[in-house]
Amino acid sequence: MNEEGLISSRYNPLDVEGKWYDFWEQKGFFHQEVDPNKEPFSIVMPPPNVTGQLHLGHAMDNTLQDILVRFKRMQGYNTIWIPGTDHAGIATQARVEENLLKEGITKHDLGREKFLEKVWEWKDTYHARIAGQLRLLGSSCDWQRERFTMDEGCSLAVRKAFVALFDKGLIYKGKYIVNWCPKCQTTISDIEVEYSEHDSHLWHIRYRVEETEEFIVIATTRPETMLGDTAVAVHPDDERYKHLVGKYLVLPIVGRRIPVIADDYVDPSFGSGAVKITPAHDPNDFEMASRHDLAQVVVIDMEGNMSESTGKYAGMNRYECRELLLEDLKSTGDLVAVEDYTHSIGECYRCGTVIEPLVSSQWFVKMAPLAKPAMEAVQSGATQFIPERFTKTYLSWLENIRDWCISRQLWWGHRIPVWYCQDCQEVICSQEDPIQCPHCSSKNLIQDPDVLDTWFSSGLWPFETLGWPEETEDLAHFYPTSVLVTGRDIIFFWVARMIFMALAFQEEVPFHEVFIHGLILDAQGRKMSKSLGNGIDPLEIIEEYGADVLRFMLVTGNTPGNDLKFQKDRLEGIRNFTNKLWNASRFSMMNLQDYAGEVPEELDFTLADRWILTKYNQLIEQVTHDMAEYELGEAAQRLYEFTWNYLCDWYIEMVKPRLYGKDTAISRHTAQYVLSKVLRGTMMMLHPFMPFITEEIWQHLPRMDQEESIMVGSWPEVNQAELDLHALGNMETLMQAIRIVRNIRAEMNVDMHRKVDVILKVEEESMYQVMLENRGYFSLLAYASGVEVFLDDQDVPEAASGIMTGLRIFLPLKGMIDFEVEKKRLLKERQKLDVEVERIEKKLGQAGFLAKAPKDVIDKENEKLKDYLVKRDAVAKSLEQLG
RNA sequence: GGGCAAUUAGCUCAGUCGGUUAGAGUGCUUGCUUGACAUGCAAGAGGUCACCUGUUCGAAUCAGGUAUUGCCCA
Repeated sequence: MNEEGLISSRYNPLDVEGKWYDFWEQKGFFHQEVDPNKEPFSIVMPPPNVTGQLHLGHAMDNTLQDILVRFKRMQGYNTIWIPGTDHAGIATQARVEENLLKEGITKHDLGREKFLEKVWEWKDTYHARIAGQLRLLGSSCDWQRERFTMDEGCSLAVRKAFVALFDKGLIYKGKYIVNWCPKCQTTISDIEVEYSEHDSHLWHIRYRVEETEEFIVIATTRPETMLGDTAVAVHPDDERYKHLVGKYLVLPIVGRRIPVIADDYVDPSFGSGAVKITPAHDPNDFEMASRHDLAQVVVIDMEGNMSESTGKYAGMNRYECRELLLEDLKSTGDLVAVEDYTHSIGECYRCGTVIEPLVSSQWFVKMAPLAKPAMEAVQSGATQFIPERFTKTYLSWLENIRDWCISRQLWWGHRIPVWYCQDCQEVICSQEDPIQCPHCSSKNLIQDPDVLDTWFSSGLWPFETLGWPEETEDLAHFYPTSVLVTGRDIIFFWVARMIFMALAFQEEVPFHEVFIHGLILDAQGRKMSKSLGNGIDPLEIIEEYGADVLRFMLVTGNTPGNDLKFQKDRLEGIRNFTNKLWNASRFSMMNLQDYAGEVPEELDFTLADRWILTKYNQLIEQVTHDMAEYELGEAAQRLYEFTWNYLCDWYIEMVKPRLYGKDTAISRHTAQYVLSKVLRGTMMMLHPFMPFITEEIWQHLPRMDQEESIMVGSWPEVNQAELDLHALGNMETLMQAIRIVRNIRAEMNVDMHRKVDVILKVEEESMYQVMLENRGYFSLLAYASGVEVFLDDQDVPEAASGIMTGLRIFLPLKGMIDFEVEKKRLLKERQKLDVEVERIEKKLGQAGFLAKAPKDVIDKENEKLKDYLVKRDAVAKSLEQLG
């Protein structure tokens, strides 16, 4: 106790957390070089977006990773955890644009180059903030290996990957219908479109059959697109329309002739059974049009406004046009019905704007050849999902995957490495910037203005961070990475893409395991989001409770793959736990001042010593097992229980007289040895969960090794010699006996100031010895004045009594309690035993049970029955005594 | 429409191989300033494991179905 830190009876995390992080970082404990003699353990951090700061979801993701990394590092693995950030093209650009707009500046005012400078500034600011947050959280990542998805190495990797896929014919440019966000002014991929239900209408519009007075009625949710209709389709077997297939219709308002076509795709039961076909503005219609060789008529432009070709509607936005057009159709009598209708509408995941499907020339990755090996890798178990059920999510997505649109009309991102020769129209895809056209030698080359989907570079993350495309030592040693830890919402966006990208460029999968966790929900179970304003800043929590508490909260009550509700009151409980740890250590320090951590020459283990050592070794085994199984919440729970309910509530209490010198010197030394050993080992196991407080405590405990820090110490291992199941059983009996005394006192309202005698009546010699040797604990822990132990079953008159297997406990309380109350208490006890006896007798009376249940189960039931019967008799006897 | 999950104490959640007296935290009740800790100690109350039907000697646990809620995909 030579440091002021342990004086306060309240633990203050803010006093210690920053200090230890700096210490670890300065000592270089986060960094490891390749060590060929050690088994590698590597994790790449899912790079947070430099869009903004970290939220609780990041805190959870990184806490789980840090727990695994600290655990493996202590187990002696060659451990690296590579941190990094993601440039997050569309999101970051949007934020910077928003920000500039506050000053009335658009990106076009600045121009591409100047605008990008602004984005880099933004990136620097937020990167610093994120890195700071990760440090506050305690993340033991290797900052020397930190990467950014747009740094030099990653840019090289992206070019290499793009060119390689291009050369293999897996990247192509084509004019297809894509998802266009009129607000973000870029394409987005299929998975970036979010669908949600909206109340709208189904408008029924009639199209006249050419040169007749017959009409076909079509139903649509998007009447404005009729301006771009180039056909109406019906099902080939639909009797209502068979005679019209091949005939022409006249498009109302527009007057254009369009054919009636037959296609299996049409659902005859929907609406009227006839659908309008707008190839330029609907993905399904686009497909159908290509089957039927229909023209595409573009009527909506990239701003979401009606295009020039739409006459009086030109320049209106989509919705204004809809209103006016419906008015017009009403006046011509062509709008024949309006029906309420709920349908799902695709919106931009970024800004929520309704996506406009439109035809555009874009770059695509051909998915089928890439998806196949990616599926096989998971089917064969080369990469495993934890929990396993996410395998299905992953596979079904890849099974139905369409080609991936990777070009984005943004400025912030990896520029597509393709140049167009302005003289001969040659397309040049090259890793190096070309100087002249390889075809015509022209120097008049223009690079494609677009950038790549952010996920294209993120897909390379597990190997580009290890040095690819260079053949580095890191790559050879640490790849494939051990495990990827990420949220379930990102399996498609990222996990799947990393797997197929890896298989395209490496011999092996990017990671052996994918540990999927859920999302953090607010107290009402809603997703945390900016729009709801229900997000919680992890920094606020850290300031109030400390990072250890936040981390522990995020991992307890958390089972793999399941969402976690954020309940603030749970933080209090965990804060109390850290305080408990703190005070247990404080107590220990006060009594270990003359102990330096050595193994005493002479040891004299008590029952309590043997018991806690057994419990401790069992804990090592269980926690180590849980960690390997990714049952981190379970591991944390066990550590909590052990520390509080066994170490503090029982062992420390029992060991006090010995530490206070009320026993022999050897006994005292033994107690010091056991206490410091167990406490130190428990801190080590808690360290991955609560790195700061465990380091603080560990640094104060007697030294048992030469390590400078708990984080580079060795994970405890089971010592078989310390396992004593006999002591375990005896101690449990003793504890139970003490509980019974406490219980009787409490129920009888005998408070601690009124000392009472305890008389133990024991059945067997061995138990007699145990109770005799440990009777002092009844005084210490149950306020007994005198304790007597007898090897007989004689009743003690005028006493309250308790019963357990092989032992009856009497408290002579004459004059102190009302025996009618005691009678009631015993009657209740007997009733309970009656129920148990009946239950087991019924079970044992069933022929089938005796015939088919395993012997040990039957034996167990018989044991129980015997035990209950003995107890019941004893209670009856006590009742008899009381009259 | 298809898929996945959840449903266990007032609340938040564990329960991994079918045999537990079904657990924890928190809240609640009662009593305690005990030479580490009132952010504490001790004791207690609190459950038809959503529902139905099976399988089984035995089901919170396995199978089928229903209901409710949430998520994902189309």
